[in-house]
Amino acid sequence: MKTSPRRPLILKRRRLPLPDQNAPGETSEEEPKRPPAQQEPSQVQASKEVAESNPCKFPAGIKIINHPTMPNTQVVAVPNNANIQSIITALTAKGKESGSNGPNKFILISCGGAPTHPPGPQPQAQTSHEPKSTEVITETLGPKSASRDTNLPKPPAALPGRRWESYAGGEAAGCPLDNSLTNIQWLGKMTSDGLGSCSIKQEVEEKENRHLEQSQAKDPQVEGPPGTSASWPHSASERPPYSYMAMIQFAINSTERKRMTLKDIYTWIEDHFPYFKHIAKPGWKNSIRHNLSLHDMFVRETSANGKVSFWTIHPSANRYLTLDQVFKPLDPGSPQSPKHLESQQKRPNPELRRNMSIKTELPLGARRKMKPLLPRVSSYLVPIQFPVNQALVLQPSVKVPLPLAASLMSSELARHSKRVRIAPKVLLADEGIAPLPTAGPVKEEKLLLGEGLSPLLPVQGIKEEEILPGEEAPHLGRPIKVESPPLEEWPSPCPSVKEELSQSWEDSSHSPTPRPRKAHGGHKSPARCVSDMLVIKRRERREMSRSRRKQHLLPPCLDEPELLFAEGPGPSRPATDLALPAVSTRPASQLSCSQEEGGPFKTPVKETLPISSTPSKSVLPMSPESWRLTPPAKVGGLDFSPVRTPQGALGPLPDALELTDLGTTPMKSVPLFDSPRELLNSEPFDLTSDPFSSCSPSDMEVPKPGSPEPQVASLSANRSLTEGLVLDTMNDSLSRILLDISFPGLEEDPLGPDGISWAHFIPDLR
DNA sequence: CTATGTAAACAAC
DNA sequence: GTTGTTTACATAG
Repeated sequence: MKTSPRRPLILKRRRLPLPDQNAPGETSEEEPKRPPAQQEPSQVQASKEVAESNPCKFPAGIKIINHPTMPNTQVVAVPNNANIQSIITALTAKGKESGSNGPNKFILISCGGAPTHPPGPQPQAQTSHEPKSTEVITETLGPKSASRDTNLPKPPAALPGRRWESYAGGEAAGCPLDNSLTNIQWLGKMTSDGLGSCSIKQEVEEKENRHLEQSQAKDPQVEGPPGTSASWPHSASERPPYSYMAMIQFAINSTERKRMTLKDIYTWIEDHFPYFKHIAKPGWKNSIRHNLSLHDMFVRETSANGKVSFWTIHPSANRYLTLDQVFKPLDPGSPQSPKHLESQQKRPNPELRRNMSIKTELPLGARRKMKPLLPRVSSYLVPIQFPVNQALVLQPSVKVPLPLAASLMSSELARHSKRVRIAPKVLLADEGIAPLPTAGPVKEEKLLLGEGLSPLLPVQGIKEEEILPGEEAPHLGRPIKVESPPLEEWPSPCPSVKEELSQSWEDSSHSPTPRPRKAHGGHKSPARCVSDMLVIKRRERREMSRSRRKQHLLPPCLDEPELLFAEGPGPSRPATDLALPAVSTRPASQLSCSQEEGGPFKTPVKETLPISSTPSKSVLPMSPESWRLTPPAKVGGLDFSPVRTPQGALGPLPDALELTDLGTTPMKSVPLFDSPRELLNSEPFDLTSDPFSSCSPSDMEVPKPGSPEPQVASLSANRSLTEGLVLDTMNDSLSRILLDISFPGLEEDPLGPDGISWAHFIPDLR
């Protein structure tokens, strides 16, 4: 290391003076309103006619509507309590009859079957799954609310979204849910992550959680002081079971503004984990710095005067974890607890482990457990827009739909089936835009100071909108380094996306793609950049795979762009294209940003995801694990797997973007099952089961029992993501998909998206 | 191979 | 000296 001959020269780094960054903030503000406008009247062509074609065959309550843009495709609204199997059978028959000319693809969406629905709110909730669900609920609600300090995402805005929360908490209580698809229930049993808000980069989260989980396992007993962050109670001699990355997050999130100077981070850690203060070698600080620089989720902001640097967590990646949130009281009943306990901590000394295990014995009350991770969404996204006014017209969201999603199924399923899954890659639409959705009133100092973007804003915005779909894949280049990067970089055409692509292209062979570094790049002169790049590239070729270097791609867009695209406009391109345009057109309102960089902001983002069979081979941002997290949908009960609704700005969709052309026929790209029957059989068919009742058993594997379920946060203003099924009678395949449903113009609805019921749009359904 | 941790070389302040 | 960035290497899984 040190003197290794191989070591390349370190490029000079220079901090650019911040241009005034106003832009970001501005963009965010603008966007909010756009949604409504998007829709075009023209699309409003109602296509109900078709729908009615054979009502008789189908169970009562089913409505079929032609998909506005997808040929031969119809949207089938199925009551929750309907027998999906029979419906599928009927649809299949119908499709076959129609042949290629007629409707042969059906998008099944669940609409609450209010009428038919059994009286109790969620009667079935109590099924066998109960324990599980209960647990989830507990987790969700519990610690979090209490502990959360300033972190709370935004309450007000969240309200709508919060519904689910309450729901989660008391599903039994039976919230008055309406059965609308937008209703949380329908979405699935999503639970909020502890934070209720945040969730975002699932990858990151997952990683973290896993990590934490492990940690926790080791130290179940860790007690957090009530309220805010807990200090590491155990002997100072014991190293906390948290990774540096986690500790940094705890530290940063412990502040109101969610930002902290390096020194404060050190201090916080020392205060909460005496080990570092007394025992750890001084090198731990180096490690902290290393982590800050290494992980994209950590964003450095510089004060206007440039004298002070604050470290923040990229909003889309921030789960607002705080030390106390990490653990929750163990659930005695939960099966998993034992496992957790067993799990080992990564590095602790063996001795420590022993201690830990011993400690495990502590009274249950004292034990704490990690919060479950949010499940990932595994489906691909199909944009559908419902015009507010009328009848239901399904229309793909034209403008820039969320990035799309890719699909996928739970990893297990995937395993069984050999099919290739599309990796969920998210493009974020606009990463360029900073996530800052509406920052609303900006009161941050920074603004005052004149820094345009404050990362903070984004954060807040996120809080409000926070909900990302299950997984976001932050791939895009990192957007925000507030600090120096000239604005140009982001918004500029092809920001991070390019980078990624480029990486993927270039590095395709390398599994671990080094991700573009934080964007600092502005400072280098072009020439220099180029040369640097060259150097880098060479190195990369050789070693890139290992390198954790963030830096490379930064070079001003100039260079990169061409390279990137040059290589291959082909298949992968599409995704990009889609995304980009969107970005450019729409500032951020919706997709936010986020995703900046890749992945989850962790350096490690790996782009080696499963390759999709789809044409686009873009790299998948998500890690395999993430896939696993996604709970499988329950087909039978129409309980499609829960999908998180993206929240407005943040909403980078989780998975992917791979399907760029959803508009046409996305479904094919990701058939999950060879036959509908297969799908149906794959999971327990429990018609009655309550959607919320938690994940289908089959899921279990992935997420641990306690695994989190996705939650729907509040929907973005007028759009929601939900999951549905696509029945393609041509291939006889049935796949889960993510539906991107937009309701243009709904804003006015007091209820807000969440409150909106499908019935609102589709009276018939009722 | 990945994720982490650790150490260190450098650069910019 | 501090803060940041990036390499290199070690290790556990």
